[in-house]
Amino acid sequence: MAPTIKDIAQALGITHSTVSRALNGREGVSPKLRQSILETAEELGYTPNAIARGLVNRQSKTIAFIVPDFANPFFVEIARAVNSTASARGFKTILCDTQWSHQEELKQIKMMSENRVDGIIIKSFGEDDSYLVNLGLPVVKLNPTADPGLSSIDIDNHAGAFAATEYLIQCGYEQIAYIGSLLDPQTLQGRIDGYRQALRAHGRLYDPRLVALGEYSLESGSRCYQDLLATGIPFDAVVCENDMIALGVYTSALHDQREIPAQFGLIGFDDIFIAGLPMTQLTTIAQPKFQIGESAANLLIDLIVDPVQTKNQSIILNPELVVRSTTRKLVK
Amino acid sequence: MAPTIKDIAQALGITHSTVSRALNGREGVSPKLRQSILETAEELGYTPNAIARGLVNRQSKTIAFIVPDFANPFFVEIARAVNSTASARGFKTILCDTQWSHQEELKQIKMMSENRVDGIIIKSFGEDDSYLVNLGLPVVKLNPTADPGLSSIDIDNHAGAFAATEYLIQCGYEQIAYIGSLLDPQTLQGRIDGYRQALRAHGRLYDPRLVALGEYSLESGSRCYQDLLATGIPFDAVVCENDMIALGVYTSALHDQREIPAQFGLIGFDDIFIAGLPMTQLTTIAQPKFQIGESAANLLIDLIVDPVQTKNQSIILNPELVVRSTTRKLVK
DNA sequence: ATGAAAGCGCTAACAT
DNA sequence: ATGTTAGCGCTTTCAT
Repeated sequence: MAPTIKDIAQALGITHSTVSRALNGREGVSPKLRQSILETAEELGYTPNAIARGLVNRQSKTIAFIVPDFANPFFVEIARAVNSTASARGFKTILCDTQWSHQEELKQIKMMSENRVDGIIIKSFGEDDSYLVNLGLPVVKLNPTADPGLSSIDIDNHAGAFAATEYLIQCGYEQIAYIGSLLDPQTLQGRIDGYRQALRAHGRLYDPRLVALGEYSLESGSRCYQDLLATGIPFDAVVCENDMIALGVYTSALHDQREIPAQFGLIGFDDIFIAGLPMTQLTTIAQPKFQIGESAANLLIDLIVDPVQTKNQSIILNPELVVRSTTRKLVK
Repeated sequence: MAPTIKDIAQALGITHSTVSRALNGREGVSPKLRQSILETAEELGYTPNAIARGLVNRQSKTIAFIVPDFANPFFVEIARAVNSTASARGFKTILCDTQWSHQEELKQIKMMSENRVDGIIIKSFGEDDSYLVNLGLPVVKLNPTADPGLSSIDIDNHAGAFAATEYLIQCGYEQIAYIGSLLDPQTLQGRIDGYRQALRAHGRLYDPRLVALGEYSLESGSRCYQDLLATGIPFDAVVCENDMIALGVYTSALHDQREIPAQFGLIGFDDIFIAGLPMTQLTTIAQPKFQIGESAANLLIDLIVDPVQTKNQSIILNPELVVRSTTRKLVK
């Protein structure tokens, strides 16, 4: 049985409240006593019980970071930023992976709620965020939200996709397809709008048959690419909704011996570290991942520690085009 | 203020102990009362407080998975297996990243201990595991351990490195270097032993100057490769202690325009998903990642739920050579 | 079948 | 400066 403050108190013939004071560095304990309390705590191998502490303090000093998929390095990189930012402010972070399942998301949220985390950062996809608001704790959503009871941090998806599409056009590609995902309708909408408007802005036609949607994975990227080929409509470039999809397309294109970037142009989204490897050299729209994680954690913790002063807010960050060799420069 | 069982009791004019019984599905509550208790709980939006529950039950139904670096997909893949296995058995998993810092590891362990997790799965590197044993809770170490108070799961590092080296020899490479890491001495030792013995078994000389050690990262892989080049001793192949290192070496070799696999052979360790991408095609020694995570979680949870029956044990799994195009087949 | 009471380990008034 | 007491939300005897 792990020793408690009562054990320490007993060993010294004093009360546990004095021990508590000493251990928490509160005043009202003689230096001498404090010293010996600390010593016996050490001797006994005392470890404070955060559970009990949390029960009385009504806070767990813990936040949850819930994402759909840690297999995507994108979320891992954000998680690191969240983790270190939270840690620096004395908060623990619990990482949860919902595997793109809404069911699982609800389960995880319930669990976190039961464990009385002090707040939640979540990549969630629904339009209706009421179930998040009803949690009664601060939530930062890494997607746009219309709900004033929530904060959100996201990038300008429209601008990102616009830049991607425009760049492909400037490179000289003729028919540009879009491969994305149905899993995150909000993100899809922003990006496909950007894609469409860039086409229009450059006098291109938008052909809905050149849009294929699946999941956010290599496999799905490959599959969508095959599907597009199967339509028979020619295309020589593709904007992908994230880098995992782009890597899948890349894989299939290599397999088909379509030369990249000469015959085929490719651009991804996120700038996961794999995109930057020399074997990959994937052009992509980089998200400020560290900044996203850091801002999310800081905002959430502000919301937790000072709920009165801190207001919910929606932050929009800017993505950035990173050119690598999967696209070719315009030869005019 | 979140409603408690007392609120439910009050609303119904009964005691909270009856509410507790009803909510936990214990017998001794009339079906009718139970029904209305469940209903009011629903109405009030009651969420059980896992903190309070944990305090009286003395278990948190939570395990911690502590690894050095989630930037390495290897650990992410194991984490997923741990997570799903634990989840299926009703346990939550807390993921912790120590960033290869022993300091940070101690901090995380302390935190987990204070939060009264029921057990820990950890990738730890020390020879002396007494500080893990002294935690007084079940620990599964993903490294060998001499301590009978701990369980461990690892692969046969010697065999893996032997197979890697032997394969390079069979491919016809002449001078085989080793690039590894000082961060995990136990793993290093097993693997470098396997490397040496394979060399010896094939009548090759072991040259310590062909061994470079750094960290487990792309950057370090590149650096070590440069260091080896700087020695002036020729080498035409390298066994890498993990895939991240191998990718770093790969990067540098490409940059130097050394042709892979014709002029230069490369083999990694772990088989992270990047190794299998067609742009990469890294030959590697695959670890049974899912099995590692699953076994670790199952063993740990057995240890937790049935400490009497379950004994600590050391499990050694077998790695497997996966041949891809970064090595060339022997032309005899 | 239900209630009363104790206690998990801790903090925080309120005494003294 | 130190002790006493109550209580956080819950489970669990032990009564009734």
